[in-house]
Amino acid sequence: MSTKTKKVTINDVARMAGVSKRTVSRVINGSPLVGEETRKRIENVIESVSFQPDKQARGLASKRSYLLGLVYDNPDALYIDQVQRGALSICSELGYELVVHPCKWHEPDFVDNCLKFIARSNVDGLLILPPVSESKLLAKALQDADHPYVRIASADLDDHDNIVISNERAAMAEIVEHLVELGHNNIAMITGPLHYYSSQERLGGFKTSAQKAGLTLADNHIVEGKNNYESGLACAEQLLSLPQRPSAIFANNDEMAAGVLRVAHTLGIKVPEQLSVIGFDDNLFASRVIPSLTTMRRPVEKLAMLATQKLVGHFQHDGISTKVETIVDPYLIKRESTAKPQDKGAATAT
Amino acid sequence: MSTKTKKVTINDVARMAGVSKRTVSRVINGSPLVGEETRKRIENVIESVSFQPDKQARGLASKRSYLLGLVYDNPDALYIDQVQRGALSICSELGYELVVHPCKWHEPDFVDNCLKFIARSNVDGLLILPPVSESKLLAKALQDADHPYVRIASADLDDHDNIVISNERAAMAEIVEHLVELGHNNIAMITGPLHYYSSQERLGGFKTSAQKAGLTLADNHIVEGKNNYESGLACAEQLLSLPQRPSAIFANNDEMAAGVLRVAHTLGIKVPEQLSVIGFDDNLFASRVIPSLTTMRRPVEKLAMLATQKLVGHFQHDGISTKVETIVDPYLIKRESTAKPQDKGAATAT
DNA sequence: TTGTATGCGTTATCAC
DNA sequence: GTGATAACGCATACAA
Repeated sequence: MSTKTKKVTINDVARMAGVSKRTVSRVINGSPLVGEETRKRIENVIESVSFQPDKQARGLASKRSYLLGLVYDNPDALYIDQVQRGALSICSELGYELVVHPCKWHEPDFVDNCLKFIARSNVDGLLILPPVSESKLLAKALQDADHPYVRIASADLDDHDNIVISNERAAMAEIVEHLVELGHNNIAMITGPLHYYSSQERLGGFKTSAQKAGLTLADNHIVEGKNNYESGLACAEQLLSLPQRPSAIFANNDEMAAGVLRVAHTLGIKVPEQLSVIGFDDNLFASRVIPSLTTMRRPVEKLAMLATQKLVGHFQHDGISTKVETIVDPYLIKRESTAKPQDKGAATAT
Repeated sequence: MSTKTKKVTINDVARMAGVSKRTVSRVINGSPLVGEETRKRIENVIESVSFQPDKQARGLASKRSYLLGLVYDNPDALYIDQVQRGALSICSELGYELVVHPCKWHEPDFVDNCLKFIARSNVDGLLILPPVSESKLLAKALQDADHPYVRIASADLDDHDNIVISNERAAMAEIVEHLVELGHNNIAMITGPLHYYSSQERLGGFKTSAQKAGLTLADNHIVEGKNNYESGLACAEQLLSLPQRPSAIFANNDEMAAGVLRVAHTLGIKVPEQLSVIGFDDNLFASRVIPSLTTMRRPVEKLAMLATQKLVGHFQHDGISTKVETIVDPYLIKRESTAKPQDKGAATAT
């Protein structure tokens, strides 16, 4: 049996409160031009019949949909849930909904695809996750079309109204510090693809921090990976077959760090006794592998919340704190894969 | 510089085609009551100005939002991306968008929370993922309110119009078969929480298949876990300290299987030589752990696609194939963690 | 401080 | 087959 009750509209509320719907509208939208007593009366009615203004109608009349779009393309998107929850915690507070748009940002019609998404969904603005957030083309297209957006990224590559940044240089400093504290002075790095700003940022941070710590970085201790498991394997093989084998390897993400663990296992190199490994992301499996992985975690949910606030601030100028943070720091999760370096002589039996 | 062009409306199209907007509307909605020639003309205009009917206006007039809601609560939601892509591949074909609603289905106001979500977002229907899909309360509430929904689940617990099922009994048969083929006859199982239908389904399937294969299942070889890593550890410790230690363990999900691997490692039990381990889900880390995990994978994307088709079929009776599959089979991914059982005597050195 | 009138872009009713 | 015209629920110039 259906208990669906006919929707109560602004007219009903107006009638019940004995005012015109214009006044009800004012109350809904928080206009100050309403008598205190009138407002109270109307608010009571709204409360008692649990009236909710219709998003469709509202949007049609005001040119706003109260929908936010989430653009992403991380295939191993473990984050996606955290992002969605973070964004929605702000959204629901402000009366917005989140419409998702997974995409393939390497395909030629990618920008067009996003533009079409905006056109057909009428989203008021876009939240853009890495790595898509690094796309200049998309940003440019959105600016040209005056479409509000905020990107979540690892480098400072936009006006601070349009971006929230994870400070990955600071992250690298923390990583180097951790390794140096443990006594490592022979550190290698598997970078991500260097056409990514995020990869450059981390490499830059790594170099700077290493230098500050008085470490010398051999050129062949820095190799470029592809941010996937397979390339982690390849790079690890390369690094671990070096005559002067590093005592610690930082991999640009956990996927590649898992590759390092695998190769070390195959070669009989013990982690962390003979080799320390650090990843980045704190993926689901980081705490599950053996040994569990020391890694950097970004405050993903917070990033999403900040980005959402910032985005809504673009087109709604009430109830929103004007200034929201732009830069947040990742933090190190210390686990089993890092330790003091030991003599890396013959691999001793189990 | 903004290149935002004024939106072209149905009126523009009507004017350009020299007809009334009612006729254009007919064409848009595929009404048969339009002259062949008129239709062609209108379609051409629509094409040439790339007109897209406005969702808001459409919704306001027709009581439909062209939005679908996605309700889920999987904290380790690796699936969520696959689900969203699967659902959207159908959605975009049909002109729908996907609005996400992560929730906490164990909180008391959960059902109410979902109902409110529907009310404020105006979604036309709900896609419900496991484990939320097992909630009787939600299903009942939706039926009572006449809200279309489709759940994705592991057991046949609803009218086939409202559900898409992953056949997990068949999955268990495949698992048992695999182990038997390898020569195991001493198999243990770590179930999920037995108040889940999915857990019961798998346990039932396991027992049935084992019996068919002529295996005897010791009572103490079946322990109930909580589907998380920690309980995987606990259950594994219990099973592996048994005098008659099993030669193979099936864990209800990969998280718990990872726990088994960890305990085996700690106890010096070699996997797969002395112990075979099978998980369920093919989580991101299943292929990354050492040894990589043999596990069952559900065709998640396909499930999502079927569910979406089914859902849209509830309120749109054209352009949709009426009958879509209801049951799909998971399949076994064989990796390193399963092998022939060997003598489990003294642990031999590496 | 409050109300009137009009419009947003579609669908739906009914007449032609 | 086709076309005026009235909803749909809300916001907003403009009045009062």
